[in-house]
Amino acid sequence: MAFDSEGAFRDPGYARVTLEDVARSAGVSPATVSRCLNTPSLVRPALKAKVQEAIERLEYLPNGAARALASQRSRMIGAVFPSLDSTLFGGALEALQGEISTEGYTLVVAATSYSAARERSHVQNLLASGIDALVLVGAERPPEVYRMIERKGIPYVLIWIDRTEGAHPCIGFDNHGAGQAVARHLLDMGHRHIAMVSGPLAENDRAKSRLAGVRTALAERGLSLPADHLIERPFGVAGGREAFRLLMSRQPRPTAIVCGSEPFAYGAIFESQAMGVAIPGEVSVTGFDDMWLAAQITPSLTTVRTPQRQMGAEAGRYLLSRLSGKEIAAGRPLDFELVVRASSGPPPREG
Amino acid sequence: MAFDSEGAFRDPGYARVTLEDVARSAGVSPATVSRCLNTPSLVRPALKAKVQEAIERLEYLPNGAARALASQRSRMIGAVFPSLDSTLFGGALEALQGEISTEGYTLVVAATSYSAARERSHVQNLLASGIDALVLVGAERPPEVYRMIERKGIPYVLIWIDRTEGAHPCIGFDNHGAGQAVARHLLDMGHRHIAMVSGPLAENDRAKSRLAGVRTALAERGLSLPADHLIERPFGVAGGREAFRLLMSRQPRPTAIVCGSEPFAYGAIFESQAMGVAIPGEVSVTGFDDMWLAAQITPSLTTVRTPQRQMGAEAGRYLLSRLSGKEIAAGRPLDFELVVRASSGPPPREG
DNA sequence: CTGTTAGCGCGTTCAA
DNA sequence: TTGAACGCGCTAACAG
Repeated sequence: MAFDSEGAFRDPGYARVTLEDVARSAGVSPATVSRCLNTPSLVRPALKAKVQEAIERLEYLPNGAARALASQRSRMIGAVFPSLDSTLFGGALEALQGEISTEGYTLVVAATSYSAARERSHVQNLLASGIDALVLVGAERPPEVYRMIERKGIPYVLIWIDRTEGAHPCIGFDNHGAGQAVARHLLDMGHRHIAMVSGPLAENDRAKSRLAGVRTALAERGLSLPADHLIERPFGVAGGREAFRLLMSRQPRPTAIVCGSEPFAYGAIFESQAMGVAIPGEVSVTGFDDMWLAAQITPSLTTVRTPQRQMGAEAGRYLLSRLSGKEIAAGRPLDFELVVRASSGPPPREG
Repeated sequence: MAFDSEGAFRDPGYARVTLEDVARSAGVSPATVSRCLNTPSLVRPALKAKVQEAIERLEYLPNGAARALASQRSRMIGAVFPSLDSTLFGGALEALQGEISTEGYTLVVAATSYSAARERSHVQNLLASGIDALVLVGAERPPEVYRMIERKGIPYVLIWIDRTEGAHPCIGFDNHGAGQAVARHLLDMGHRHIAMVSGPLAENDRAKSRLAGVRTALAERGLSLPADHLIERPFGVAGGREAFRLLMSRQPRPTAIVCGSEPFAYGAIFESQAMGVAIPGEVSVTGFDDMWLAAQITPSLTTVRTPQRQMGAEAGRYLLSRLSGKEIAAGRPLDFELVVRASSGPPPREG
């Protein structure tokens, strides 16, 4: 291994092959090699072959930093997600990476753990790393973050939402409408005492929109969400269990629980089994996202299917288009779908 | 927006602030600004303050490509995982990213979907992108991939395994031992007809080791794994359901099923409910990884807890050490833990 | 402790 | 269609 004077690991530089080496070895100029790499159509086939041969023989690998510096494009796209440790964003992440890698782009990621401060610092780091484009989740963040991005002048897109006040490009679905749809479904079955379990609302516009959607649906029927029927918990099964237990002790006891994130619903179902509360006999429960477990769990979960992978893929496509100069419209909101399964039913008959 | 002659998106360059601008504005030389960024201890506080002020006033953001080119280090670490869409690798990914970001490193990721060819091409791309270090999962891959990495001369580490034939540095647990431990647990309870559900074995040394571990445990008791008691399926719940159904029709019918990946076990449990087969009364089922559902599902799942996040975090720490010149040993294998829950019990009494 | 000087490896003019 | 020359923005010697 090679270390410099301070002991830091350093490429020995042995056998470091540059574009010049390739050029010399192929008997052409560096410019020609560069063209073979970037605009092969401008090079005569005979030369191209010789260059290709030299590249392979020398096992030449372009130097990304040098390319980026000279061309002002790094071929990297950044993404900052609330979490990487979840099937939720995992699908979108994978779809995004798959999409951009087809054009030779590389994905740089960071996770915020739902902290705006951490998001800010990651965005700054990524911008400094030289990313050509950026994907963020949701719209709610300090304006300075948007300023940094716009100052850099790179295209970006917000996912998981369908519109913003500031007219930022976004690719996602209507969270408000989805919350509304679930609540309407319950109302239509006769529920009048509906509760909601939400993730932390601060700095999370998706969670806020879903809650607002539920409230809108209730208001349509002249109902409202009592303060003690809204439980805010950190995302996860544990929060769902707790919330379920709490809600079952409320007066009046809710006959339906809308979960703003699917693990809450799983937690509610598990806790109901522990408590001996029948779902949907005594209380209905709905989820949000339609993760793989929703269809398998007993009772199977009524939920909203959200276009997770699609958001990742379309965000990738959108940014690739922008990067190649197409002034593509960010498009209509993506569809969500109410999936009615066994966990929701009519409320129990009074008394 | 700004486009160049070919229509490709391009930074307008308006207001692009360079280190030189900062230097001029602060009345110092570029070198001093550079030192403030990289080795602040070498700069007199008075100057440091002036430079800092200029940086903030101009909203200067360093240019990663230029830094990387001049310093030969990109401050990026690459990771190639089989999948990003799973809690399995998600935890490790997040831990890895969190760890390296504390030192200002950025994480570049790619997913292979368990394809060796795709892994090769991603590794090549990442190497060309200029990553300073690399994380890969498992050891089994064409030698040329290792050659590319070694040619680049960057540190790397293999995770999810505890040793390799080729003496590559790795951070993980003993898959063979874990498979063996689960099988022994079942054997100790009296099972003699044990089956296994495995993910695709080709190009997956973790899966192979687990299977080998199970075989070793069986051999210790003079038993073996009949060919029709080994079911290979793509990872996922669906595979587990199928495998369970198949195995229940085998003669002799197995009294215990070792699942090499946890979703198989969930699938088996769901299918058992659909088929009316009692777990563990008629057949025991074990998982692998101890994901969050394992403790919640009914019956709760006997499984092996694997150090997923720890592998990500330790891989990050290991690489950071290497990058800062410490010749750290990759260390002992990490611990796994057999977690016995309700899904395993003694075999049913014969006839 | 600070400034001066040379590149890092490549893309991209421009002229041939 | 190809080559020569320049510079992208920064770090790392070296000298002071």
